Amino acid sequence: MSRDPHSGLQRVILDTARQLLVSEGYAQLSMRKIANKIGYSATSIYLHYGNKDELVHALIDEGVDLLHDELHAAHVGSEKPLEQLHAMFMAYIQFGLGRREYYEIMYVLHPEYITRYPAEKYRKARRNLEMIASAISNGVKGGLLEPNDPMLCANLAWAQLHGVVTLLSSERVDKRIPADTLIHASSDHLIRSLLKNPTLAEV
Amino acid sequence: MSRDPHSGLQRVILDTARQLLVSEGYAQLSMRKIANKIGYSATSIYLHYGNKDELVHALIDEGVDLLHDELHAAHVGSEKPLEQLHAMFMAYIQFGLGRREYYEIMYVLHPEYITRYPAEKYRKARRNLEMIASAISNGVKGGLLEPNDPMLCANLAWAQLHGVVTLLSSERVDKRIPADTLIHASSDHLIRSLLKNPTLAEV
DNA sequence: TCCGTTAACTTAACAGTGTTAACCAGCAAG
DNA sequence: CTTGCTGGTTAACACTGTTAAGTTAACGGA
Repeated sequence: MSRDPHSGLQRVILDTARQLLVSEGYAQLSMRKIANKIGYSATSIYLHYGNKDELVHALIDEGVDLLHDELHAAHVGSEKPLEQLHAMFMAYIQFGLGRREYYEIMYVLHPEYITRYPAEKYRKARRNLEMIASAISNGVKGGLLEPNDPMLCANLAWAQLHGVVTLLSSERVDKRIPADTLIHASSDHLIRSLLKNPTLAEV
Repeated sequence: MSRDPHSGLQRVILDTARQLLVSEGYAQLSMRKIANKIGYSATSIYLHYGNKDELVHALIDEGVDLLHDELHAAHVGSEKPLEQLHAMFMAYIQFGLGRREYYEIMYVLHPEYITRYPAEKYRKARRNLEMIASAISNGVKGGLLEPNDPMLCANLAWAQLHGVVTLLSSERVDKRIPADTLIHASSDHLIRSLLKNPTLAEV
């Protein structure tokens, strides 16, 4: 029942769970399948994780770290605030579409299907938003942007990015609109809406 | 197996299914529960709906119509393009947050959990986007807006609205940001980004 | 009137699911 | 030597969607 997967089975369970999650998706992720794959009985998983949700939470931890790394790389990859923002937006969408299964358990799955992700861990997830907010603040200091509330803007941007990711990922967008078009348009549109004077768009 | 629920059980099944969907959510919607509630055996539902997905698709039909009505009301509620857009954005978000269960099966549920919504029915759902696109076109003709591709912009707006709805609905937004603030900011931000000259914001 | 067909519905069952209770082997400590 | 803990097991419960087979009643034609 301990949280960090250090010893023996705990690691093996988590690894095969992730493997199954990536290869077959969350809908196919079952305790018995994990157990079969590692040659144990299903119930022995409960000796290491209280229930399925706890296991999935551990996978969410991994996903949050992964996304954080990508965003951080994009953040430090450029000094210019606008490029920084663009890089981070792209990193987010790329993560959302590239690691769909992670993204699903992190941000799509209804709280009804899965126990609330523990509140204290949200701080880690919130760091990602704070990185975006700080990039916006940088732009404001540099005189390029002018939003009064960077954190609110970061949440707005998040909503836009999340919408793009989920609609594309679930193939609900009309095929006549290419994914790339929508993605780049949303990034441009986000940055333009933050700009002080939208006419000198030098993205 | 006929599509339109006209006679007898078909109507009753659909009605109690909707009732259960609204009162307990999709996760709790099961064939046996529906059957129990109407005093039939679970298998008799299969005489009227091929499987659970077909039943849910019928519920989606209702949801699409409902949303369409709301959007249409907002569309004809005002002549001024900007007010029109604002009203439609608000109507969408209000629907998404007010009729959560409908919204979930319509736009959130992963295609992995539910069979693809029949392609021919998508046209109906697409009309909603076309209404937004037409409102944008109206604004362009009126000289207020200047997007080159209204349909792309409509999809961008959709993504933003969808993001706001799903993040708020799943309670993933930091409580320190009030829902209303985020909602109004996203509508404003959407409209501003479409404006020809963002300084004369007369929303 | 009797036979055959069909429609509407049922029960039993299958193959899954998460989860719990009870049990059992091995091993270290008192 | 016994006690108790660790790590695992099997059996079972209460669910899920779905299918196969069986029942019952009504109706049409000879």
